[in-house]
Amino acid sequence: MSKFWLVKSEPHVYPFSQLKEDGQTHWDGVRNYQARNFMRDSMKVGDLVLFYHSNTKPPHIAGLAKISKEGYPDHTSWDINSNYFDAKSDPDSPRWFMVEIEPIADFSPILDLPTLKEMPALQGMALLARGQRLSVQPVEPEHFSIICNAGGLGDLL
DNA sequence: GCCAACGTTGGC
DNA sequence: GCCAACGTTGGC
Repeated sequence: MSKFWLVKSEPHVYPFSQLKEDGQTHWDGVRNYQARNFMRDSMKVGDLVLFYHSNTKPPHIAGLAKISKEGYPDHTSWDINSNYFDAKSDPDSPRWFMVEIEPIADFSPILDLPTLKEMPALQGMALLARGQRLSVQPVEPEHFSIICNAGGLGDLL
């Protein structure tokens, strides 16, 4: 399975700088089955994660993070006061899962989407596909390596 | 703010 | 099981 991932966050909701402040966070609120399956089944402690800022101008990869805790039930799904409450999720048979991530480093330079699209070696990357909405997605090792090198983090691989 | 892409819901 | 309606994502 993949050892490399990308997660999307809207920077006005939860920016990478906030993750650095917090030291770690649980990635709650994901309500998509494909993304759920990745978090529940495939993400392992130590896997590396590109932290992508969506819905901003321009969208960009802000930093590198890693999985610090493997998939466990997303308790916000049965918290009636949470925006992420799901009446169909039963604590005895949780429907939604999350992982914990912690920050490693900022990208320098920041790699924005137009720049990524211009990189021939990244053609075919899921993130760059039209209509790709998945907020948790695997990244090919070659793509990951190229991105880290371009973002000044090649030494960390 | 627009709208294309896509996932989900629910009637049949 | 099909598919139209609807809601959301997210780039532009």
